[in-house]
Amino acid sequence: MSSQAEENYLKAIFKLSGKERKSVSTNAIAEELQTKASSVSDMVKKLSEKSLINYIKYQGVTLTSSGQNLAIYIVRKHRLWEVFLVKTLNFKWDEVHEIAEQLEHIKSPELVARLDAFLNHPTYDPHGDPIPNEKGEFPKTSAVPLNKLKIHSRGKVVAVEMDDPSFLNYLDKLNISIGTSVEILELNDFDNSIDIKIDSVPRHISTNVAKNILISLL
Amino acid sequence: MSSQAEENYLKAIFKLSGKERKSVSTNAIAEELQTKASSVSDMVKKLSEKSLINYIKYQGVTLTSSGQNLAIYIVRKHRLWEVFLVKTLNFKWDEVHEIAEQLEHIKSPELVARLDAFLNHPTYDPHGDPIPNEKGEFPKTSAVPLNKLKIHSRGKVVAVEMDDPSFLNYLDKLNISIGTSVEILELNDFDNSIDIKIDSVPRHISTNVAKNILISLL
DNA sequence: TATTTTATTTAGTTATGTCTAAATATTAAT
DNA sequence: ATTAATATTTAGACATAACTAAATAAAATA
Repeated sequence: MSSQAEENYLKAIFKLSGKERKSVSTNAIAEELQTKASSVSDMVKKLSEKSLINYIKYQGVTLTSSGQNLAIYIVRKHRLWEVFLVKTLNFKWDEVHEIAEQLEHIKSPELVARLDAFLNHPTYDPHGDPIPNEKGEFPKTSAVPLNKLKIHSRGKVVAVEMDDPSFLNYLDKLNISIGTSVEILELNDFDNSIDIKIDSVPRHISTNVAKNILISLL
Repeated sequence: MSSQAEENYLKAIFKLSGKERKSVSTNAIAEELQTKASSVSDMVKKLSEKSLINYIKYQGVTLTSSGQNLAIYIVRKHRLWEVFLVKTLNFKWDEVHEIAEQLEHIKSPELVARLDAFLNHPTYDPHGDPIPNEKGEFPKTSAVPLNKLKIHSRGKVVAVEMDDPSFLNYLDKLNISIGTSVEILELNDFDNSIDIKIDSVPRHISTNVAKNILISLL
C-alpha cells in the first residue's frame, strides 16, 4: 500500500523524467515538491526499497516499471477527477487542481473505472493534458489539443472533447468538424488565443475553444 | 486544519454520544475505531487542546459545539458521497461505505456544495440515514424512511428519495404517492421486507423500495 | 591538478499517531 | 470498608515524513 507522500514523489519523478525517461536529480524533486533535498534523499531510499524506483546514490533516480505504472495510475485518477469537477460539477478549469490533488489518492480501482465510464472515457482533461487509459496507455500523440500546437503546424480535426451542444454549434459556425484541415497562423501570448486557417479561411479562436479540438498532425 | 485521524475520532464520538449527547468512554471509542484505549487517551488530549471536545480524565468526553459542527460536516460529506456513488456511479448500496470513508476527508467546501446541488440536495443516503444540510441541521425527524419504522406505526408519505422513473412508476402501481396513508403490518427479518397497508389495501414491499419512501408519523 | 562551488547524503530532532506494558483510578463485589 | 475487577492513563517505543546542520561526494573553475 502506497502512502500519499509516496504517490506524490512518484508523480513528481514521472513528470520530471519526461518522455525520454531520463534520470531525475534529488534537487529537482525537492524543487518540484517544495521540500528539502534531505527529505527527498530519505524518501528515495524508501521508494527504492519498495522497488518503485532505481536509485544509485549521487546519481538520481528513474522509475521502475511498477513505479511508472503507479505514477501513471495517479495521473489517470487526477485527470479523470478534473474532468468530473469541470464537466459534472461545473467548476472552472482553474479551480480544480488542488481538489484533484486530494481526490487522486482515493483508493478504489472500481471507483476509477466507474468514474471513467460515467465521464465517457475522456482522453484529455480540462487543461488539454492526455488521460492514460485503464492499461496506462496515453492517447496516441498524433492527436493533440489545438492549443498545444506550435506555430505553422498543420493537421486535421480528429475529435472534439466538449459535448456541450452550444459549443458544437459554435464549431459548426466556424465550419469546423471532424476531418477539417487546420493550420496555426499565430499564437497570441497575452490571452492565449490562436489565429488559425480553416480550409483556407483565417479565424481567431480562444484557448478554451482550441483545447477541446483534437488535431492529428500532418 | 484537522487530520483524518482527528476527524474519525470526532465522527466516532458523535455517533456514540447519540442524540442525548451523552458522555462517551475511552473504551467505547477504542472499540468503535478498532484501536487501543491508550491511543484514544492520547488523541483525546489533543482534541481537547484544540477545543473540539470536553475532556475530564477518567470521565469520558463530549463534543464542544465546534467539535460537533465538524463531526456533522464529516457525516454530511460521507452521506453525500454515498448518494453520489450509488445514484451517479451505480454502485450497490453495500459497496460504498469504505470509499465514502476516504472521500469524506476531502477538503473543499465548494466541492461539497456543488456535489449537494448536483445530487439535488438529498436528505437521506442510500442506507436511509439522514443527511444534514449545509447548516448542519438534520431533516425533520418526523420524516423517516419507511424501512426504519416500527411495527404498527402509521403515517403519511411525505417524500420519495429515488428519482428513477421506473421506481416512481412502480409506486404508482402500488397507489403510493405524496400524502398516501401507510401502516406497518409486519416486518420480515429474514429479507427485511415489509407488509404495509396502503389506504386500507395490504401490500408487500422490499427494503429497497421502503427506504426510498419517507413517512411523516402520525 | 588543486581548489572552490554545488549537489547530495547522513545524523540528529521534531510532530503525528500508533502500540505494549506498567501504573493508577474507578467501580463492583464480598 | 476492603478487596477484586475493570477502565483509564502514563511511560516508553516505533514508524512515517518532515526538518536543520554537518559531512561528503561530484562538478566546475582556476
